[in-house]
Amino acid sequence: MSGTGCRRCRLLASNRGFCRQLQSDEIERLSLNSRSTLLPRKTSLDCQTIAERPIVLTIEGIIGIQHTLSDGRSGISAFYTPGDIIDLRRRSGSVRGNLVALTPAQFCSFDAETFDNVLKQNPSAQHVASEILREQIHLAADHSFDLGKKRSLERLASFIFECQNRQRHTASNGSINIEVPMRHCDVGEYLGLQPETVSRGFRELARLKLIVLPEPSRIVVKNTSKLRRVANGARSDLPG
Amino acid sequence: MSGTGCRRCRLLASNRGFCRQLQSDEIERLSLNSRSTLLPRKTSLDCQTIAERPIVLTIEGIIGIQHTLSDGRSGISAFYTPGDIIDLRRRSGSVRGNLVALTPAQFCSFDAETFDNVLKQNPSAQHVASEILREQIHLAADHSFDLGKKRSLERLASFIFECQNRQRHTASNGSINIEVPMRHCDVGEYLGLQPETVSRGFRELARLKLIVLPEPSRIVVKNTSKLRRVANGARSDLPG
DNA sequence: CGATTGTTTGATCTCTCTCAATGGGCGTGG
DNA sequence: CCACGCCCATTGAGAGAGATCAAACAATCG
Repeated sequence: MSGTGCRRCRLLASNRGFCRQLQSDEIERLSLNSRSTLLPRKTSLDCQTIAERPIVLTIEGIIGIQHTLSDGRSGISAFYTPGDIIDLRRRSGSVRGNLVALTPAQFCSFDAETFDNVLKQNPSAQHVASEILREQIHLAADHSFDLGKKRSLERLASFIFECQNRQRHTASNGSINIEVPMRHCDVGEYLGLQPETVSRGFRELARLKLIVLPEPSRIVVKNTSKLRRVANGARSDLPG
Repeated sequence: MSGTGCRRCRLLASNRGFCRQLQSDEIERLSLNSRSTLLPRKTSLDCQTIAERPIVLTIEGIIGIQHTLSDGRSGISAFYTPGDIIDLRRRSGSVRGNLVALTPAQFCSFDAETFDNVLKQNPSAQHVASEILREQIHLAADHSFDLGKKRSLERLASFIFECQNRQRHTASNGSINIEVPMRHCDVGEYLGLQPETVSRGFRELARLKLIVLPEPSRIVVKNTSKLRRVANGARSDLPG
């Protein structure tokens, strides 16, 4: 389940994002105190790892932050895609919420000191890290608004666009293929909906001919502008 | 409405947070390209300012990010207290959401380049800024969970604790005085509730003897542990 | 191939929204 | 100073969106 270092991250270095900014000696330094972990789906990262190495770099798969109430209700407040940095350090008190793999996920975890030292000496890495974390703030703000003021159909439409923005997706003759990287029940936890409502919502969007659902984990967007109008609060029963 | 520089920030420098990390020459550099603005309640920051100086440092008052749907529904996805840094730069596309003063608010705004340059040369300022922005991510995650899975009473209880954590508050003989820095209608927009529901909820918490409401903008917490249990999802009608 | 987990559909319930109306606080202007 | 208007808080009654409950079915996995 855990490797000895961060060699794997070099895979990512050739792709995009944070690791690309690192010099080989910096990767070496990070590797010394890092750990590469493969987390099976539905398992969460243990507290000890979080305490010792609170900086997580997603390599593969989807990782979510799951919160739980005392009566068992649980929700996913955010999710992370490959290349994302998750900084679990928290000023006051401990982190509320667990890191959970929504799909089988691979990631590197770093201790805060080593990570900060590397950033301090590598401005471009610092810049990319700041950019990634800043983007998370804006995504979280959008998501909070979605949860606060949108109806189920609107939330689902927004979620489809969020998946589009955050993932690889393919387009062909007017249709856009979007990979939904998690189960419907996880979508529900993320959108503050029950899985039944997620199912009914997607089906309703399909009935309106805005999307097609070849399988639960894939969505083909047939009418982007109309779907966007739904996401932005237009009544779907009105023309346009 | 707008001053010529950021001299006012020196007030803050004597207090806490980001400005305290700055050398006087850095303050000078920032001042040259910054602007101090006093925003009356319910007014929002114009797009031009956001485009030119997307980094905002709250000095006084409460600032919120307000989003609006095409049918007029609006919500506040986050709010900021004095000392907070708001970084409105966004990787893809423009910022969704407006900066709105929830109380009369004073702040400084900086252009991105100057701000980044100062941070690049001042690691401790960089560190404080990162810490502030990181905290925003966690606050946003907590808030998303609140909106997604909590009932109105639970949201209000959580909100009271959020106000407690983010503000000055006074305690006396077992009671905690908490200043609610915004109107009930703003609380509603922030919590995804209607103002009527906010009113009913606070009143219900008062009926349960968890809080006392001397006036709309002040809450006295009488039973912290029980209120915390409500915030964490315990049924308020059960004993304990 | 059995067991567990996830998806779907239908029926009912409930919490919150919506609508409507009243009263209070505050600033404005006479 | 008071009158007026505006915004906000509050209360009540009703409606509706989504939760909940239940059951069948599909998918995944050991």
